[in-house]
Amino acid sequence: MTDTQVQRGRATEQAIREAALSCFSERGYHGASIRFIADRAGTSLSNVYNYVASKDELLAQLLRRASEAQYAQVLEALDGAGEDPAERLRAAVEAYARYVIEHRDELVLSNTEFRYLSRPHRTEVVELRDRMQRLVDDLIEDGVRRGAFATPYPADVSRSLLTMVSNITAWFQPEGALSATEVARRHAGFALALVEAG
Amino acid sequence: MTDTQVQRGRATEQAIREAALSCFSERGYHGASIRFIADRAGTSLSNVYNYVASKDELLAQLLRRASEAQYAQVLEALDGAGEDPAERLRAAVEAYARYVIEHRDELVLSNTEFRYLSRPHRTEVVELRDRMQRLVDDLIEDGVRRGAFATPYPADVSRSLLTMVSNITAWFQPEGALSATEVARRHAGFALALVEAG
Amino acid sequence: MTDTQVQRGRATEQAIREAALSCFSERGYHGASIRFIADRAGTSLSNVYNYVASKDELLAQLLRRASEAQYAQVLEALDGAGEDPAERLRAAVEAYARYVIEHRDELVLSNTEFRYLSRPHRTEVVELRDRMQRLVDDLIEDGVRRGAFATPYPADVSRSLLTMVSNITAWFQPEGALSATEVARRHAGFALALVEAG
Amino acid sequence: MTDTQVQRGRATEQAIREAALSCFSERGYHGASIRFIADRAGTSLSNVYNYVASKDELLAQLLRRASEAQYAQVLEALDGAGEDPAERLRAAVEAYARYVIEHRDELVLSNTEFRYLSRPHRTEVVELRDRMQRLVDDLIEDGVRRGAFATPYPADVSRSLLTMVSNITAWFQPEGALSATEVARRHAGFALALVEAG
DNA sequence: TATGAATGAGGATTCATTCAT
DNA sequence: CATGAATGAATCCTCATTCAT
Repeated sequence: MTDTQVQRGRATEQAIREAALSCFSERGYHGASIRFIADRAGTSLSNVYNYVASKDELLAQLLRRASEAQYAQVLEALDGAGEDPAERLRAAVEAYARYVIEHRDELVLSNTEFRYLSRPHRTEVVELRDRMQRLVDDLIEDGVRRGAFATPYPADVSRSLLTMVSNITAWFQPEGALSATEVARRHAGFALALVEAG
Repeated sequence: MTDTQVQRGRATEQAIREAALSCFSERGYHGASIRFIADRAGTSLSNVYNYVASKDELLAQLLRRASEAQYAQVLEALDGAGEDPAERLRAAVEAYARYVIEHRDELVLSNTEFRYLSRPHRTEVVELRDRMQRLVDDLIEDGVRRGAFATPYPADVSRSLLTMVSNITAWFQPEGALSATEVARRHAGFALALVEAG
Repeated sequence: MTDTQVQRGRATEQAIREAALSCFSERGYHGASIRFIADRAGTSLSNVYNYVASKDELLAQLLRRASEAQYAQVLEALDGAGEDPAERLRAAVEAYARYVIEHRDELVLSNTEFRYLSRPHRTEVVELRDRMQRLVDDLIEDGVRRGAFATPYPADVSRSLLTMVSNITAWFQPEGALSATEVARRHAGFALALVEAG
Repeated sequence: MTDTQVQRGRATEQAIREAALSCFSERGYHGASIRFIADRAGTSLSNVYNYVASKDELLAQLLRRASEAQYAQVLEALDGAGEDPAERLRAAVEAYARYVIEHRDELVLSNTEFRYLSRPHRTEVVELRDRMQRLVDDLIEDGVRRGAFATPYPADVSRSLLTMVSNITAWFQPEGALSATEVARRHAGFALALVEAG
């Protein structure tokens, strides 16, 4: 019953998820207690368990969603990019870099907390990640095949590239000298350098 | 206190430090209890406190030592490198990459657990890291000044480079297809690509 | 409030009571949560409280009903039994044994969970039990008075008898070698042996 | 080190076990919290876990010990009994009844809490119980074979007998009219009646 | 040097119960 | 009649740490 009740529930759920994201990011999975998350979400400790099966499950959900959003973002960027391999790689890297910068907490989780997932959830999230890695692999291999990229190590470049971009979170300061756009642009440049584009 | 007692103490201390390193790396700072570390070190829980002031202090020590060893390794490699900027950069990156690969646990700590340090220890370790970053900064700026490197963004390249190499830990498999040497060599190549060497 | 609503309510109430009975029997009073009972009853947790004042009250109701049904069953059997003391005792024991076997969960509750009742409910249920005990006491004393039973300890026999029969629940297996009827018959025989019938 | 320290530990362990026994008996396994047990044992909640792996393990230990002690008691009584089947049965029942009366809490546990054991522990305790049951089975079968007992249902009598005696805990009052010795004697008499001794 | 005993705070999770709708 | 949201107290258990010996 009661539409407003349901809405309230949705709001609480959202608040919990957001609180969990920021808490896990700030203090790490083990360092962030459910009580702390509940406090930040503005609800009681026990009410959290009306929305979340377990702490592990909570982390898994956040990571699943994060991986999917990252992938979607890059895919969308590629949609609007032309045929040229360099152009496509640039578009993908810029999109990903921007996503990384705009979703700092999500990426801190993806980069550092993912290993605390329990076995079944871990393999699931690993698969989602692999999908993204393969996307970039394909981009680079395609460029190599067409003669646009000269790198002899497309797979290694692909991996290093993704690592490098996801770790922008480790140092980027929103109030720093570089804007998100500029950082993205430069990393796209690094990508082209790494693949030894024309 | 006899001599053998002292020796035994040294061995215990070493065992504790090694156990802590691997435990923190495997399960994270908050996920690894002192009891677990003691077990792995083959000593009693309370004996750990004869060698370590606190868990926080233990992490700090490990991170300090790790940072210093990394720096020393690179410095030594540069000692034997000539004058040529490209040669020097290559030497530094290869040395660092090899260190990263050979000291996996240390780097997992440096990359992911360092944020759990308490304030005073954190600033100290940050300084040690900065020293390393500056070393690479200088290497690249020097190359640029001498016309050996063409990158317009030496500082960004330097940072990305270090990130990329330290994160080799995230995917490198000792039993994988690539040897440590080969990985180091390729990353040196990536470095030269990034700085747009001659 | 329509008629069908009322019917629905009755069905829910019944479902809750049955679910509670089986849950308490399986997992014990403290081991069975209201949520678990609600789930098994196919309703929501909060709806349980539309039918039940508290968990304690729920247990009390179940135990009250169980005691009354047991008593009624034995009384009814005695109604159809003749005058002969041995015959009457046999009828009572067989009826009770059959009831025990056919209402396993009820008897597990009576035997083991009754002590978790809060004070006021406990005394009430104790009184109901005593009524049953007195019924058997009377049966035996009557037999002794009439010279049909020779036991010098009618009260002790009575108590042991009831204990023995109620605890059939502890071992009886519906799919086992012995049928309910046979078990009842044998226990009636044990009863006659205990009272030292003719 | 330190003999007195070890002694203190032993005392604590003993206190915990005794407290657990009485708490479980009074309030049931689920109704007795570890905190409550710790309080009664005069130690801290957390210290309990220096002596006990888990609540489940604690219950298992108590039940194991109880089963073994019961068995030993009966065995010892049989040692001093002669050859005569009736004499032997009487000795066994009296010994067991006395044990039951003198170890009320243990038997409450055996009778009612044993079902809360986790699977592996349960099967283990069941085996110990079965040993006792078989002991009595043998006693009765032997009597039947030798023509001392006339019961046509030795196995059923054996089971009912044990049930009856273990459930003395359910009603026996130390300050009541009957002494332990008298209760034991009467139950031995019931046993002989049940087996239809000469 | 080394250890077992001990503890208070806090971990994740579940509880019975209430309330607004 | 029925439900989802909410809560405070309690659950078992682990934590980092101290202390006496």
